Amino acid sequence: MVRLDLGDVSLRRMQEKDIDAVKALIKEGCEGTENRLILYLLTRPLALLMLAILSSILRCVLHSFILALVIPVFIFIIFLKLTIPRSVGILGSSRPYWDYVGSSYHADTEPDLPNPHAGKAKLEKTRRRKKPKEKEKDKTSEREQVDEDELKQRSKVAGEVWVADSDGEIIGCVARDGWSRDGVCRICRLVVQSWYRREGLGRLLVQGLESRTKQSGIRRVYAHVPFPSKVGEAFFRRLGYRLQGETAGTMGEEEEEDDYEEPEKGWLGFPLTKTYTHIHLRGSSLGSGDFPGRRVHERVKSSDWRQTNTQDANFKVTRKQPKTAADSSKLTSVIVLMTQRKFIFHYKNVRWARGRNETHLCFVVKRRTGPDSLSFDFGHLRNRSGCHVELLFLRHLGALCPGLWGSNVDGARMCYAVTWFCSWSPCSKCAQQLAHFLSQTPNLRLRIFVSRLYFCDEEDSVEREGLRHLKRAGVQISVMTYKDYFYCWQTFVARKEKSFKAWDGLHQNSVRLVRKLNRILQPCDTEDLRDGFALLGL
DNA sequence: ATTTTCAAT
Ligand SMILES: [Zn+2]
Repeated sequence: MVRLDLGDVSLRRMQEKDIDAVKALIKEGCEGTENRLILYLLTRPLALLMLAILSSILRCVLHSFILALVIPVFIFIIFLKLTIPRSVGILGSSRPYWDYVGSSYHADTEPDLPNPHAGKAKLEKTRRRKKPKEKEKDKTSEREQVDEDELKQRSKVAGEVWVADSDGEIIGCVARDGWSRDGVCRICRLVVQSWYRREGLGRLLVQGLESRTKQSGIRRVYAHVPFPSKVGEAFFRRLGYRLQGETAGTMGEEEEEDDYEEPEKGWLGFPLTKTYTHIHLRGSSLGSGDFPGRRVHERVKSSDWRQTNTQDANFKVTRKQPKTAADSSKLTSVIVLMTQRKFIFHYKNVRWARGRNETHLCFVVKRRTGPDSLSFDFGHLRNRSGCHVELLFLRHLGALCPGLWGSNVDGARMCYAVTWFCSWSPCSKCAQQLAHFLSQTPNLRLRIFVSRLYFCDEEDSVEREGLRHLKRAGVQISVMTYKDYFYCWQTFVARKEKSFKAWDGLHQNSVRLVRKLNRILQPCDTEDLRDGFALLGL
């Protein structure tokens, strides 16, 4: 949680234009909670007993045992499906429906939440948002005044939604429920977009909102956590929240307050959320001061000196057949095209890549055969018998690149440029070996495109470090985008005149992966810069 | 109850 690029994130009120994005986010956050809840309710002893009784009663009427067993369960599930969304606010909010329009009313007038990770960029952002407000004003004046009044009323009870905005993409949200009592507020609907989880964004949102509420005199914050949600509970515990009733011992004299937040009535009177409490200490410093792990984050523009070789320089040159018989024999064993299904399955850049238990590597080896003649080798490989595909490729490379170590038969030193497209990014071990290999072959340039990042979810994973290691070794690592998939489809797939068709979310996932990779590699840039400064004696 | 990842059966 140290080297995050949270500095880029601005925490602001949801506005009307964000409503769709926030709804999508909430939907994502809700996914599964309802089913989990149903499963939970179904497996309560009381429910099981009732079901058993119902089944045995039905058994008297019905002939089929299975049917008698299944029907009550089925009915119960249907009943739950129908009643739960209506009786319970989702994700811990007090009402089933959220008034999005009401809660975005005049939201742009409110300043952003403090982001301790951000440097300066915030000021302009708050200013920039004045414009849409003006427009809105015009529009509303055209409409009837009644509308405006009604909205104002609605906004009073609607609550507030705060969103985390990273370069225009809404990647997280948290809401302050419209319900309130003096000195108490309630937060709910905390969702972080699944690509950005485990990066400290949830903490940022909650603590940002806390500090804001603290300024407005709130001394106690309740978090209603959907139940049962282990992650949510652990999360709020880490932020210093305690389950209702646990606070008594720790807070001592605070008890005069004697405030007790009723758990929601929930479904048929059963509480469906757990209530967590956080009490602001009196006289504690305001606002951003008390973020744990606070760090001033310098933004460093990544220098382009390494990326002088541009994308398609290689690809525009026409494809040449290998000259020698030996080469072609090697190639024919390799250049068997991938099937369409295989390519799509293994290269699909979905978030949860279940079942991709192998890794494919499509490569292009470019060699300079003369002052102005180039030749290319194409092929694809997959991992075999426990050997990672990258290492297999390295073994392969000796045959593809004669004179890689030292000089050729003619005495000419050969130069090679390798580009590969891999379905997974390299693991840390392969990264190390690759870096070592490259340190011994200075006439080889490597460019890696990956479709997905391998084990890079944990902040301190060795795979992340491995990628940085590779970058420091001079490898250009990028995430595959549409044009890369397109190129691979044209080059490595038995496409039978079928043109490449992008899957759902290709672009968006690619964008997210690019940003994720940038976040992973960014420390390299700062180190480079630091080295540069050190070299200059600064 | 969150999910996966160069498998292991
Ligand atoms: Zn590996």
